[in-house]
Amino acid sequence: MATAARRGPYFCGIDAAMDVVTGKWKSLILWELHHYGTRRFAELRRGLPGVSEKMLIQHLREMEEDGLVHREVYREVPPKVEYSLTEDGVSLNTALAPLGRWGTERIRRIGAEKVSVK
Amino acid sequence: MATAARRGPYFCGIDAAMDVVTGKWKSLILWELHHYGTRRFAELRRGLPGVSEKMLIQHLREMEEDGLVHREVYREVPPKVEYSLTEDGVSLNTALAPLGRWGTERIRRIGAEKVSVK
DNA sequence: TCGGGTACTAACCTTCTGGTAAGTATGGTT
DNA sequence: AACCATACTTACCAGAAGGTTAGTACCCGA
Repeated sequence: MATAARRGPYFCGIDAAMDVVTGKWKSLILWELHHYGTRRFAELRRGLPGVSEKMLIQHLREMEEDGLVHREVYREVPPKVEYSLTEDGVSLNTALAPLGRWGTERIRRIGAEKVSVK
Repeated sequence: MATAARRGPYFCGIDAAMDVVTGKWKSLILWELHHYGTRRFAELRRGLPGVSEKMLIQHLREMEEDGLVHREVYREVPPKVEYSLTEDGVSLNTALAPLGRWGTERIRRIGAEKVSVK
């Protein structure tokens, strides 16, 4: 496995939560899936400018293992796979909301730019 | 610098918030300082079983740069330095609370152990 | 038949993160 | 004189994280 699942032992809840959110694109994937409900692999790739296919799959697989993401395969040609959030994924996203607000405030304060879709 | 300050550009608020919380001990430091109000270097070291002095200082310096932590030096011998949270640090900690609750729930669900003080 | 789109997998390589162990300056204690 | 504590700093190293490039199998439209 590229990233070993840790699954504890943990110091505290934040530690446990960070364990599943850490990864360059995970919070963005969470947000995309929450926003669109259901997304195909290529849609996610296009929605996250800069992800490599390798990282996208790796993160999706880990999030599936962690019970945050549901993966639905349609046995068709060309292949079709749909990703969506599980209940845990949705609640995690909800728990991340205040952090998102804090971050948005911070961006305003320090005057950082937001990334624009290249 | 060991860990370059990123300070954007960011995709979104969560991205910006994660940028300052990412680091093996940062959320724990935040929690310790929030809990005790003010802590000396050696107190923090003892409060976070397993941190190396190098990482502790590195994280504290980054958090100071990021405006989360205040560092008060007393010019005495032996040296005395007190760390505390800034307003931003306190509000970040508050924003992390729901995530902590989610993580605690998750620990219960998956039955992971909590780390015990070795 | 060539290129494009689907969803991946594999090999390789670089960068980043964190750990270990040692050293520094100062003074107090034994 | 040796040793402890304070708060660091420095050098070196291992492993994890992430990027790049290419390849797979299948079908469709030009």
